[in-house]
Amino acid sequence: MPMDALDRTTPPTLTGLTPYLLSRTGKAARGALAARLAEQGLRLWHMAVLAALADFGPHAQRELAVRLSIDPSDVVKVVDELAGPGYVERARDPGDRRRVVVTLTPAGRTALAGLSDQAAAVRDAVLAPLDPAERATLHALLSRVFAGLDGLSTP
Amino acid sequence: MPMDALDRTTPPTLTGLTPYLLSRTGKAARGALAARLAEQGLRLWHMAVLAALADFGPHAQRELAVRLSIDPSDVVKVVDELAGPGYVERARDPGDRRRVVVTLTPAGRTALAGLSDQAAAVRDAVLAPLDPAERATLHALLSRVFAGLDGLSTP
DNA sequence: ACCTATCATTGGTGCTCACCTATCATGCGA
DNA sequence: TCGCATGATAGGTGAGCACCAATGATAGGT
Repeated sequence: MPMDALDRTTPPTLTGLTPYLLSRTGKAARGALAARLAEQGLRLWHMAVLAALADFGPHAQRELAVRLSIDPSDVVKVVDELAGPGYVERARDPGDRRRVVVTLTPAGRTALAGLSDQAAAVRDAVLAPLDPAERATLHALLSRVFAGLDGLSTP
Repeated sequence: MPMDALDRTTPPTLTGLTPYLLSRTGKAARGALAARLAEQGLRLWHMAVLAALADFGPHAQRELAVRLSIDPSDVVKVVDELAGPGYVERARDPGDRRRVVVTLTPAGRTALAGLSDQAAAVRDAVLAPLDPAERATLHALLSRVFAGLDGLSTP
């Protein structure tokens, strides 16, 4: 019975590259979070829409599309799925009847709180090797990197 | 002519979550790197295989599969595409003729160096907001997070 | 010598994403 | 009032990815 102890070490040439580490840790974080949301029948975009509504109030669907950099036709589908469980409500804008204004319901707000808890749990799992101060440092650095992402190919 | 100045601010509820930042920055880094590699007809797995061969010497294809956590059948395809331009060579293992040993060629080593340069350029672009000391800190923190990723769902 | 496990290989499948087009209703300026 | 732009919606497409099944060759134990 050969113990099959093959070397699983990741090549240092890769781990020495910050983009590689970002990619891998990002993928792990995304996957873990998506798995949790999937348990409640939701995906990442659903959480993003709920968060946008919670933070900035009601949006026309086009506004959601712009804010989240998502295709307008995909906003329709996401809002459809959020309206199903009653997390959001659609209403025609009386001032411009082409627009559909999406509003967060109390149930939606509760759901978002639950999702945030899930995200916190994922954070604790992924950042387990770091102490609180280090986690704060990492978050601050990532925030600045994230803020600079806009002007990557479009300066 | 309406200036169409819609709010593009990302919801703070999201940016306050480290997993979200990790996911976004990771995706950006991955995308930028993939775009560069694509210019040379390669994808991320090609670079990973070249790096594994450079760091640990010749591998049987099964060893590559285990090390990189990739399906054996996908290793075949990646090695096919690397053998095309002559970046790697295949040879039957004389000691076990089922095995195919993959070896890095000088051309492959040169190619890997070029890819590493591309990765460095991506790093500089993505981490532009950070000074050298901060980049080092980020890299060190990510390294530790990455090292802890194995035991996420399998403790 | 036989039976089973391992390895490489081929070919295919399902999923998720991001994106694109066409259609219809509405608003607004010429 | 006509013509064009905008918003929402329905539906489709293609790339990338991870994964799976079947096949043929070879090893190795009993």
